[in-house]
Amino acid sequence: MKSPTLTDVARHAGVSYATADRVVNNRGRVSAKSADKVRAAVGALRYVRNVAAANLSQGRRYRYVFVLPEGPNAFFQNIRALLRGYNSATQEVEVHDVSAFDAQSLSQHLLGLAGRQLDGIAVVGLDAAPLAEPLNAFRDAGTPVVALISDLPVAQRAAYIGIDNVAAGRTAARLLGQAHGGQNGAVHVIVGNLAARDHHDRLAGFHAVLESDFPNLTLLPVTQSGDCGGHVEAQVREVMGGNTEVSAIYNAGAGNSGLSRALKERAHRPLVLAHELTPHARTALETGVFDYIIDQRPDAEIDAALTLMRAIADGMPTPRTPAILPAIYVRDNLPPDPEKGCTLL
Amino acid sequence: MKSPTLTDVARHAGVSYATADRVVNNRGRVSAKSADKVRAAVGALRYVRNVAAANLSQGRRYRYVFVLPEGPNAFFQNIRALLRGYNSATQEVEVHDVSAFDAQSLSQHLLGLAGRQLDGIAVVGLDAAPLAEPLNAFRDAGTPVVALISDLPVAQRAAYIGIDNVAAGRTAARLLGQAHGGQNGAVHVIVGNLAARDHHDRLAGFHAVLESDFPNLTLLPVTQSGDCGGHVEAQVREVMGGNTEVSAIYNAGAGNSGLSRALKERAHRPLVLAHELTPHARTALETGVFDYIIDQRPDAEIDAALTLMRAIADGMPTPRTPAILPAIYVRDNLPPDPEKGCTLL
DNA sequence: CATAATTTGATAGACGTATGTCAAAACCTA
DNA sequence: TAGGTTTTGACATACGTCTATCAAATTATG
Repeated sequence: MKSPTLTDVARHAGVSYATADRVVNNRGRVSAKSADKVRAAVGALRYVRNVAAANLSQGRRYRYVFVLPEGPNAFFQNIRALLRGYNSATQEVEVHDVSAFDAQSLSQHLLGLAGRQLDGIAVVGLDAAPLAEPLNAFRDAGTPVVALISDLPVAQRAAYIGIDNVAAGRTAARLLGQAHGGQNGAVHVIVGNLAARDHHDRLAGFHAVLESDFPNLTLLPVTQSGDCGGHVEAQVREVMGGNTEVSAIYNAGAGNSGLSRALKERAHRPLVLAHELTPHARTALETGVFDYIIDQRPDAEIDAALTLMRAIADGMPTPRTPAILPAIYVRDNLPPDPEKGCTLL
Repeated sequence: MKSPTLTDVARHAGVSYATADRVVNNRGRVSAKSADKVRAAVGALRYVRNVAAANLSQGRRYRYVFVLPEGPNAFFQNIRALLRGYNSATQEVEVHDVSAFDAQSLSQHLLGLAGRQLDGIAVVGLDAAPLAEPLNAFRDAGTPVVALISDLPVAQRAAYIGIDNVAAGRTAARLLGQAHGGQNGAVHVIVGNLAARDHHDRLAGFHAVLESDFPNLTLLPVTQSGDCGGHVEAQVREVMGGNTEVSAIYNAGAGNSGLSRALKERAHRPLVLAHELTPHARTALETGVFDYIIDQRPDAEIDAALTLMRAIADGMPTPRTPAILPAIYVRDNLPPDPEKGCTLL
């Protein structure tokens, strides 16, 4: 009925509370024989320590750091805003900025964190050599590092919290492909930076499905926008001004404001699928400029990251993280805009 | 820095701990003047009681009851399985069965729960008169009742945890409509029971979008399957045997196994959209028999329901529940099947 | 003013864990 | 077996809350 306490374990093992405590909190100075007895009792009684009581006795406060790329990017600004809401009496979430796509700068920053007593670090991953040193140091020190949104080399992180970008790209192709209803078409794909793993994966998935299941569609030359709205706008205008009629656009990166600007005044619009439910993208979907949005639900990602780091900090078995599934929005299933306040009252 | 304790509050109010305790746990026997001083101090120091410490001192165990429709329905079987995982040392989740769509039986059962000391009840809603009495009794007794998956009258429940079914129906129409690529077509819609609020809402949303945005599509007469696979199969076979060519099928209810049987051997298949990622539906999507699935993510719903009931039981401000968003699956973004075990190791 | 009723304060024990101290016991080694 | 070392047990304190008890102080009543 009631869950066993460490006192129960000690009694069952035939040792004192102090000894049982020395074993479970492995502070040494215990004979192998006693240690075995205690461990056996832990197993027999299925003892799990009461984390709440432990934290109470220690006045513990969890400390997490999120390292995010700086800049005006609406997606990350949103994440910053969400993270502010996670500070409480028992938990502190710091947000640090580093320059985007800059492994040197990220590595530097992580090294600066080395001395701090942290319960977890969330990092937007980069696949680059200079990160190995600080990440391995954290691993050895027992500080969990989770890769957020974009992955890190598997050996250097505790987990990846983010969507499957190949699947996202495949889904994008499926949706746009289906929407052609078997008719011919030509698709313009825009990525931010082909060196970024997530963009690269999306393109790969998109391409694979187009090739295998939609022979009626042509892939126009892929353009790189650097995630900048201005570049997106220029590229879209140029491609659409060309000879081939563009039947669909897939923006696998950021810069949706530019995409929206380039299309707004056109009478006959191509099908458009973009990523992330930023304010611009929402408006575009509502007004029919965009047709689909794939959103990676940063709220769910933050939740998952904190839950995971907390579990590791508590020494609990890491919970089965349900896969982070991106939401697919059309104009009909947009959630109420939190910016506009609650419309129900 | 450190969060204030009730002792701090008492000191700040110039009363003893005992008096402060009498106020915050309102057990009476306190003069109005003292009560005011304490409440002022609570506000000034922004005191929030330490729930973990309180529960520790009381050896508290949370008790929740989920009342679900009985029967072989794969969707609810899945929910049952998920709920089993939520029992722990500090929390007990009971699952009770009542006969489906039967307000009498549900009402009876709820009355039987009246005496129990519960921290929350989750009920799959029904819109019927006999529920008013037990639900109002729970409300008055302070036991939160949340409507799960299908809503209850607003005044009788603490919250609704489930998807927006009108939006789901609209989304279904948008996806199927887009996939016609402007060509003409005829859509067969199947519901389980038009008296069920969720099915009714889905149909309404579907119909609205078809009418306003897809004049090229005809809505064939809607059939009611009673959520039974056999009926679904028969109805689909009959409609497809008729004169008009069916270009798309929307199954707004259960019984996907029948739908899949009816279509499996056909060479030229219509577009198909169904609800809920059950094993049958998953297989159908993987093999190309279905094209889209809208899934209401029972895992997320259970999480939200428990989190909410817990917050109410703790007397905390009810957290901003992020809207429960259904997932849209195509064959490319199916999450790994948990039945098949982890394929990564 | 005396008596009764109400309100207040002081205090103690409990929940399960972490941490520390100190003496007693058990174990070595020479 | 004496001396030293390691291991063990017993106990205390702290965390913040709840609950309970009892005496003291305040207020109300006749």
